[in-house]
Amino acid sequence: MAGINAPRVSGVSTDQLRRHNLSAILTLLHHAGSQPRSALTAQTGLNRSTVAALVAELAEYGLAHETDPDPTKQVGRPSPTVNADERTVAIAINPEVDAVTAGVVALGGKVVDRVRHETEQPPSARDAVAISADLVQQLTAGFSADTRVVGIGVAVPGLVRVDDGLVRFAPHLEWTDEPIAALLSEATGLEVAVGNDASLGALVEHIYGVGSGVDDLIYLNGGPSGIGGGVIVRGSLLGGAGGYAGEFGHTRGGGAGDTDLESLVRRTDLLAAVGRAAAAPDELDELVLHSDDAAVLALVHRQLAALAPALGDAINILNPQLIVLGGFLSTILERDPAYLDERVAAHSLAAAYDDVRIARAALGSDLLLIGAAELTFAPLLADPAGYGRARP
Amino acid sequence: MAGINAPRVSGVSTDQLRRHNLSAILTLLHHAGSQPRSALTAQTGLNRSTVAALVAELAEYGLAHETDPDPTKQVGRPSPTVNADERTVAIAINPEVDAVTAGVVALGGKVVDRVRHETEQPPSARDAVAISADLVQQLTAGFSADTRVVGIGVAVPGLVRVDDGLVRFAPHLEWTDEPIAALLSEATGLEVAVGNDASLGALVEHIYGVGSGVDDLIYLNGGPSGIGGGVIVRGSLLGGAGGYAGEFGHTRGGGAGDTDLESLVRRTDLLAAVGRAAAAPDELDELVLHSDDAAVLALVHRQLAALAPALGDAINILNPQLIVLGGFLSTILERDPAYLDERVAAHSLAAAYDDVRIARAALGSDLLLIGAAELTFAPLLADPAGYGRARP
DNA sequence: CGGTATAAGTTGAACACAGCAACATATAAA
DNA sequence: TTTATATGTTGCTGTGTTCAACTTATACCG
Repeated sequence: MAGINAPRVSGVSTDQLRRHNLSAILTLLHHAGSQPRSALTAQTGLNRSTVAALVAELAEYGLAHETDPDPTKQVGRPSPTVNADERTVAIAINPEVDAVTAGVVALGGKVVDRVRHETEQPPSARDAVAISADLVQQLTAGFSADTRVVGIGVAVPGLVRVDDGLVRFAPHLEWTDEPIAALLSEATGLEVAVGNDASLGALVEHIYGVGSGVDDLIYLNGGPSGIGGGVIVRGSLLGGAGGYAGEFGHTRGGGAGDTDLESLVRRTDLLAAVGRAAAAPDELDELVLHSDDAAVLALVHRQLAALAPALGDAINILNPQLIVLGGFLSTILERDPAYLDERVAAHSLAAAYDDVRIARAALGSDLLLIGAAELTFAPLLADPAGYGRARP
Repeated sequence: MAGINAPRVSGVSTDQLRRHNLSAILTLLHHAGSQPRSALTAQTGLNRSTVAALVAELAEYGLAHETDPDPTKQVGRPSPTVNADERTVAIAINPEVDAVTAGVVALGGKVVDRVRHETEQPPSARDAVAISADLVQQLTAGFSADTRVVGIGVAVPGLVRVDDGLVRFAPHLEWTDEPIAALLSEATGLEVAVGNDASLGALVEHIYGVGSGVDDLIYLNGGPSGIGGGVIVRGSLLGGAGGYAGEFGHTRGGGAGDTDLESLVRRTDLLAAVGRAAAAPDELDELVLHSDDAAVLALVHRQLAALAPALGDAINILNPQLIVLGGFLSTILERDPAYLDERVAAHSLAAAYDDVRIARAALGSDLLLIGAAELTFAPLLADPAGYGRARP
């Protein structure tokens, strides 16, 4: 029943049309990568001459540039390759319990630099802002004069009011109602956008990962501090009224009573089962996948059994095409995919279950930086001309 | 995080622009009703002259017409009232366990006629199609020559694959994989679109009911045959991969084990508590709301307690602005709203809970006919010129 | 090696649509 | 009756896309 809408009240005039088309092209370059101009023509359905003009305008704004055609074995005149201009960058920041990570992400989605500042204990909001401002200094110090910084994007493990970048509640950082966007913006003088880490993960898996081309998906990430999630609906991130949507970790898991999912399915339990106090994500993955210990497998099954009803409910409500599991959830999935499938099937309607595939997340450690950057690129992608004209 | 999108691949040219604006105006007329042309100008943000031209074009297609200005106490030249043309109609059909209802819904959303054909037992798909075709005959027989029938919309209590109008599973009608759209289209020669009844209810409550103006909401309806639901995201109906989204009745309720919501919260139990075998919706409402029986209140509380965790999970996942309860769910809500509120608060994250309001459904028996019609009007609203030029 | 087919770039004219400004008109208020 | 106000009406302007004709660069084939 897609496409049945409420009043789209807004009228559209010719300049918005141009804006839309510029946006379509730049978004294509940013998300689908460099490609021949003819490919842009094909994908947008626009006329050759129109696309040429649009690309020229983007080039004028310093957002795109053309390079020599890729050697191809095709007949016909070669089409120049169009690239997103990597001199336009976003700064991405990800505060976590044990460190603050920052990076530089170029238009096109490539992480070109990253720094990590480890902390003894979870940083307070004030500390995180100070550390971040410092990292931003470090990262921007080496920029050449023609680098354009669009802004700062922050991925926070907690509930974020997206409108104004207020962190409502981040349990593991012990933050409550911290106006991160305002503080960081004041400290750096840059535009700051803040989002939930798992929601941004969902977005990035949709754009660049296993969810590429899939318009309805659910993403669940299992991290050291719990389970977060995000939902992609009709190709864009589901925010909800305040931007808090996707909190699967706090829905009920498949245990007795009302216990929430993230207290039934925990990374620490998995670590304990393989006899470790701590481990890097890849390390844990390795340990669990190659363990012959029956106790480990039993735990994996208990965790999958707790996860399945939550996924079943989500499938019945959202009817997604794909469920992406990241972090240690990806590990337990990989350990016994059939088991999870079977359990999920038992907890969901056949028609909806038939549509869905459950897959491991494809992207690794750069995921959150790219996601945070995406937050900052969003307004640029929506209106390239506005940015182009503002800062020449 | 709304507005962060995947590639919008499509380019837009001037004719699509015209289409969009025609669509915006007609949708406004259909959903917000007759209004002065100046109001259309204000709402669309378009120029006076543009709106005049657009309305003239719609009038040419026989989709809108202008009437004398409403007497108003305002200074300035009065603006003519613009109306959706009621000679453009959709046929709406709703097969249920005990009857097949059909109606005529005019552009503008008014139900202008309805017929009900009662059945001894739940109609088979074949019977339902035959009955429907017959009702369509009856309804269209009296049409004047200038009435234009856009098509037939069917609201089915079951899982519907929206693309091709296949009913995957309708337990109470005992239908499995019935190609309703194809059958009915063949029998009547009209375009047929099929949707899930509760999803269409959600849509209609969003457009015309308590959800008017609210872009993120959840609708749950309690009927004799179970609990159905629908989700509105960013102002349009959430379909999901196959169009099955919104099956809240089959998520887990707040009981022991994995019992689903609709087997914990049942209309029959409520009927039994008030000592009745059957009752019309309004009658049951009356009986429950005015009962002093402690057993009735206790049952209402048990049902609300089972409903609350399901709503809490939905709130955490979807972060809606509004939850609309219809049917007997509306009754038990009304009996003790504070009780439900408190229970839901306990089962959802504070930040998300703060955004949400729980309300009774506003629309009555015409809801499903209007919803089914909406399904059929959708393509017309999306491209008025296409219809206008096709059938002059 | 030259000719042909093919696909895409380039250019200038045509076309469609929304905006704009000036003027006309219908109402309320003074 | 006059004035202020809001809106309709009309013809013109500007902008963006398309179209058609022409040009160019590549592969393929004899």
